Amino acid sequence: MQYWLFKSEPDDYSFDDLKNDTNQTTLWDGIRNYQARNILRDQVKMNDYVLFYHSSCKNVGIVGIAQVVKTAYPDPSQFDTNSKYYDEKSTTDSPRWVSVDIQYVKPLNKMLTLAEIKKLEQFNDMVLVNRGRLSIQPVSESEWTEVLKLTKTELNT
DNA sequence: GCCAACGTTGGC
DNA sequence: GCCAACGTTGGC
Repeated sequence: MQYWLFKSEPDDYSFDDLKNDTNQTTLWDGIRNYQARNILRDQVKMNDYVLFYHSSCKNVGIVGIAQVVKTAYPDPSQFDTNSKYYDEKSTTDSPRWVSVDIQYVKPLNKMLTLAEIKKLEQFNDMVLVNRGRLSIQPVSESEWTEVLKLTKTELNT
């Protein structure tokens, strides 16, 4: 099993928006960073778990869990001239950007804020702490387990 | 709104 | 291929 952290600005698309979306599922579009794109395209697999992170807001941190329900396919917004993610250099023959689909699983029993994560030693190696700006990032198994433990969240698998 | 840390662009 | 200039992310 693999684990990821996806960032979203809640004003734009929040974890609650995912909960209320059709089939509690959304396509994750608008990724326009090559490193994040490569992770989405090459590494993110079916049924991988995703920590849903709220960025650029009053309360930044991890709020919930989602799961990958469709692996990488061309991000439709790159061909949409009305989208802010439109990319004129991308073609249908060789699309530059990809999306995946994720589905709502459940919220954490309590939010785990970035401030708390930074304080805890077990997250010292987390990409979120060391690297910061990367909207799709890997989460290790031990980090994943710690997040669930600290927030008293259980997954009935 | 500030600004640090990146990432991207484009001239040479 | 280097690197300066510029743009973006994202915490605070």
